[in-house]
Amino acid sequence: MSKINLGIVEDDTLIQESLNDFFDAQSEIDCVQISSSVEDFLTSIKSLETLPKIILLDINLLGMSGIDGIPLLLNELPKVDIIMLTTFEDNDSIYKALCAGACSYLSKKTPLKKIKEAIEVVSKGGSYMSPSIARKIVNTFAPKQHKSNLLTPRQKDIVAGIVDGKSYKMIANDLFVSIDTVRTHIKNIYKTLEINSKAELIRKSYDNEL
Amino acid sequence: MSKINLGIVEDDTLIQESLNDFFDAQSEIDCVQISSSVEDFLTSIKSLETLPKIILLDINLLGMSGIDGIPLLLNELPKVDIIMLTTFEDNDSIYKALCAGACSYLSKKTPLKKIKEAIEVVSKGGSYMSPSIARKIVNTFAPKQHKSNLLTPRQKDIVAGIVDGKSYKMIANDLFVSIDTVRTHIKNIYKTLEINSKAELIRKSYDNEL
DNA sequence: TCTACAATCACATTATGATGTGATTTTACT
DNA sequence: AGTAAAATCACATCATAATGTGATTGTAGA
Repeated sequence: MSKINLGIVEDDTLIQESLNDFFDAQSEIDCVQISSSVEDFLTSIKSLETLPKIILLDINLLGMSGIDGIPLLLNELPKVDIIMLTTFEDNDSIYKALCAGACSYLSKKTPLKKIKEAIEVVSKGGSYMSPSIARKIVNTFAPKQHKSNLLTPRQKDIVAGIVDGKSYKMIANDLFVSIDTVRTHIKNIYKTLEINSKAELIRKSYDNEL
Repeated sequence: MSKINLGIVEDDTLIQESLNDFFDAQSEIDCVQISSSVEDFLTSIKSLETLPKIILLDINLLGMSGIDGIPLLLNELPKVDIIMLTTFEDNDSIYKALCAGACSYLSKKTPLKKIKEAIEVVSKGGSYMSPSIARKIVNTFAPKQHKSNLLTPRQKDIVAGIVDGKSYKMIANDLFVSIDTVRTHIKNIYKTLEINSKAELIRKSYDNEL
């Protein structure tokens, strides 16, 4: 089994050394590049023979933030997997990092052994999250049980048609009612939702706000 | 430290027994109810003294599916944490389960020891995902960098305005061009995307289809 | 240089959407 | 029986959107 080539972007030299010393002692992992900033890292990898397969990335760095650096790193190394290793555990940082393309997110409190485990999991195509972070991620899926009693069943039919891109006429046809009925329903929907355009309705629908 | 009260909903009796035997041998976990269906489980817990704090839930059950059962379980036991334990690893099942309110998702291939670990993690307010499942979840955040060369930069500006719910007039004002220019852009956009209404445009935009 | 294309604007017509007022019917609850 | 809410339809009006035809300018590439 070949070694896992690892890159580290971390501006705290103490943590740099701690990680480096630890991975040096691991036969499975080879740390090919350590930098203090994304800018520096991107420059350095141009002269490397073996490119990193996985990057441990901090957020709070000297130059650009780790989150802003993700697209740049992925651009240079399209196949790299990025593991965030950071003290920031706020929902916003987690969300932004994942949206930018990070595949795992670890708290800096994570023991070295678990970090190694995460690297191995990721190198096998999986993903590892710190438990507290995983919980925050799943909460983004199911926070709003909006349950919407706002709209009546018929109104929901109408909304479905609109979100589908149908015109009032088409909706009227599909539901076997007159176009004036459709209009009335839409008037009532707009009133209930306090909006006044299809665009807002579609947005609300996609944002699960009904 | 008090025991963790566990419920299990699983229709395969072999797995039922295997889980039960295993947890019986664990001092930290107390299995208070095992049922083969959500319906049965909901009935049974009414006569229990100690209610489960965590439920291991299968998807493929005799009556209603585990996913459909999640809201009912949460309704009866609002503070319960639900861990999916299932063979289904398709994105859709995972997504639906999390949206319905499950807090963890384990493959049935997960070793008993890891299942126990997951239960403990969840009981401490965290969440544990099988690595392959965690990867699928993070992929839902940063899916396709569609990069769409379909639309020109200016056309994208126009689309942004439309998706924002602005009228042509407002867009024209914002971009310092005439409303006729906006109209022309939109005509071209519709032609390129082979659509013919704002609604469809907004839908495509929200679905990342441009 | 010729060409393609993005971006700009104009004019014109028809279609669709937004909003108001008012009315009838059915169902469900008090 | 009375009331409320949901669903249905009509008529009217103004605003906005969709679509066609035609034209100019600037820029990037064959």
